[in-house]
Order: sequence, then C-alpha cells, then structure tokens
Amino acid sequence: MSTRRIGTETSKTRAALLDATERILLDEGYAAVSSRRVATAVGVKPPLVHYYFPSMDDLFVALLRRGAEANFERQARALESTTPLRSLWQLASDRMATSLMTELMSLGAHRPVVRAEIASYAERFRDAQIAAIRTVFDEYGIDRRAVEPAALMFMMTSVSVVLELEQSLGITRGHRETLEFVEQFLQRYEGDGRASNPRRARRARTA
Amino acid sequence: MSTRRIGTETSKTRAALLDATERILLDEGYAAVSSRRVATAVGVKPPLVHYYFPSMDDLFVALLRRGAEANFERQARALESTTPLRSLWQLASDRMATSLMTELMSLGAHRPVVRAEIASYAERFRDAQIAAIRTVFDEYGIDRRAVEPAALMFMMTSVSVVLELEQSLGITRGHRETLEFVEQFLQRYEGDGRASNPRRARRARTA
DNA sequence: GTCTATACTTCGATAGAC
DNA sequence: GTCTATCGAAGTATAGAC
Repeated sequence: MSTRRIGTETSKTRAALLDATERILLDEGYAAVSSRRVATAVGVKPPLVHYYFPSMDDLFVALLRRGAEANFERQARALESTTPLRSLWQLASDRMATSLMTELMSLGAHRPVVRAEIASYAERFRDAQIAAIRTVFDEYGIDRRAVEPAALMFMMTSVSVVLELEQSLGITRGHRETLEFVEQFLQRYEGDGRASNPRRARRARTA
Repeated sequence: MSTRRIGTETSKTRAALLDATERILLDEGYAAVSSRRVATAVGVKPPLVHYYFPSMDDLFVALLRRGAEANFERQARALESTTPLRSLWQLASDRMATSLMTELMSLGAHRPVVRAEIASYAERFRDAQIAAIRTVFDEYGIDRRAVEPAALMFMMTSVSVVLELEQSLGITRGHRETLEFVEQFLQRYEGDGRASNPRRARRARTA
C-alpha cells in the first residue's frame, strides 16, 4: 500500500483533465486515452494525471460520474416536458452523448470497475424513465397489456442509439423507414412537437 | 514505397493469427489486440504478424471479411427457414457474434479503413434481410403502411443487439418486458417456434 | 515462402524534489 | 499543487537472414 496524495475534486486542473479525456475519447476512442496524451492536451506533465487519478480506471470513472450527473438532469427535464416521449427520443438521439456512452461501454466491457459504474447509472436512468412513462401511459390511454412502459422505453432508446451509432459509421439502410415509423408513433400521441400536446396539457391543467 | 512481401492467404499460420485476434478481441477488447499479443498467442514472433498483415488495419479488415462471409451464410439460411422472423431474431441474439461486431464497430469508429469495410458489409446484410422480409410481409398479410419491412428489420435487430450488449454489462432493467413483447409479436405471426409455421408452410406448398 | 533481430516510440506508474 | 527523473513493459513496423 502507498500513502500517495490525491488532488482535490474542485481543482481546475482536474476539470481540464476530464475535459481533455472526453475530447480524446470522442475523437480517437478509448484506446487513445493515455496519461501522457491527456497531460499534453491540457499542457501539464504526465505524472500530474496520476496525482488526480491514481489509476486510469479512476480517470474513466470520474468522467462517467460527471457525465451521468449532467445527463440525469437533462433526462429529468425531458420527462417533465409536455411531450415526454418526443423529448426522450430527442435526448437519446444526441450524437455526442451517444458516442461518449458507446465509448465508455466498450471500455467497460473489459474493465470491471468501469462496467460496475456504468451498470449502476444505467439502471438508475431507466428506473426514472419507466416511472415517468408509466404516468404518461395512463394519460395517453395506452393499454399496458399491448406493451409495457418498460418495453416501450427500452425499444425506443435502443433504436435511437443504434440509429446514431450506424449513422456515425456511414450505415444508413432502413434508417429513413424507421424514422418515419417512429415519427408516426410520436405524432399519434404527442402531435407534431411544435404545438403543445393536448393530452398532457389537459392533465397538467386538471392536476 | 516498399517492396515487402506478404504471406499467402491459404497459410495455416495466417488463419491461426486471425483466430487469435478474434479471441483477444472478444476476451479483452480491441485495445488489447497488438502484434505482440497476437503473435504470442499463436507462438510466433511479433514481426511475423506484419508479414501476413502489413498493418494492423489489414489484420482487422481480414478478420472482418472472414467473419462477414460466415455470417452471410448463416443469415441466408435463417431467411429461408419457415419462421424467418424468429430465425433472424435468434441470429441477432447470438452473444458472441454481437460482441465481435460491437468490438469491430468501436474500432471502426476511429479507423477509416475498418469503418468503410463495416459499412459495406452492413448494407449488404441489410439489403438481403429487407428483400427476404418483403416477401414474408405479403405472406403474413402485414400492412406496409403500418410498418415498412425495412423499419421492422431495423428495429428488431437494434433491440436484439442492445439487449445482448447490456446484458453483457450487467444491465437488465426492462429486458424481461421487452422480451415478452417481442415473443408476443413473433408468436402472433409465426407461432411458438416449435411447430412449423402454417402461414409460410402454406405458401411453400403452393409455390 | 517463412521467420528473426532490432530500431524507435509510447505506455502506466512511482519516488521524491520544488 | 506541480514537476523531474526514471523503471519496466509493451506498442508498430522495417530490414534482412534462413
């Protein structure tokens, strides 16, 4: 065991290191993230990275926590909107967030520490989603025997994520038809997304 | 430019190198695939890897081609079965194939040569799927205005892939409900998968 | 046609000075 | 809070021997 010191969580350098890590992760993938690479991007010496993040796992976990915190806020706002299904769909269609999550998942597949962290956040996210959508189902009069709220949420986010992922790789076959189908579904329950949603607005008024 | 020689495609060593690459890719991720690592696994010296595959890109592309060839066969058989939707669902639910594809996609996200190869194969796969499923739609009497064959295929494979990916990470929320929904759908059109499918069997007889 | 020796670069991590 | 110095291991790739 060692008695090495660790930098404070409020350090500006620490935040810059996390920013740089995120950028490299997005631009070149997790394999390109190294203490040397991150240090150079920020303009500090490599050992300083290990001062704030003793191991590379610590660096990735810290990045994941910061991102999850921010995303949790965004999702909460989306779920409160008058068109929650559409808002969630748009949220899941965010290219940058999806890429980042994909990279972290690839990384987590072979780093137990990162994997545990991802799993924990993913479950927490989905719980919030499902709870909110359960209410929406009642408002929209969707029959749960036809499709469970949890199933709808899972399928919507899966489809959205894969659309983004494939598009970033230059794969587009079937995308147009899928987008049309989803749009048809969203329109049926929440209108075109420009005007406020009558179903939910109504409930909001009476609530 | 160099005049370096390249090993033959029929070499046994070459095949062993590809096998080792695949195993490392699955076990430890693309970042763990290095010429040294692959060479050690096969019991040869690192530079031999570069004799067969001048660059690491060449190694990955060769692996992708070999796998795609094998998978194309599997898909063709699945599409010919009496329960094509169920067969495709099972094919897309193959854990190992999904993991391998996921790793190669992560890799391709930052390696243009690999990305181009993946995109080309993905489009080819999906074209075959869509063409086959178009016929199935007519047989099953599914209204194309409700959902396009291409959209159904895309959503089915997306959901299946994400289910596998998440499960491998230890995320399970919403999986049960989603599986139930899909099973309900498959059962509606193709029965329980044990008996032969009456709809398709009928057509096969009259065709 | 097959493999080895070797050059050069970059990696994660630590001890300890400033 | 930051940096110098440094270790041992691992990375890609080339030239050339067998």
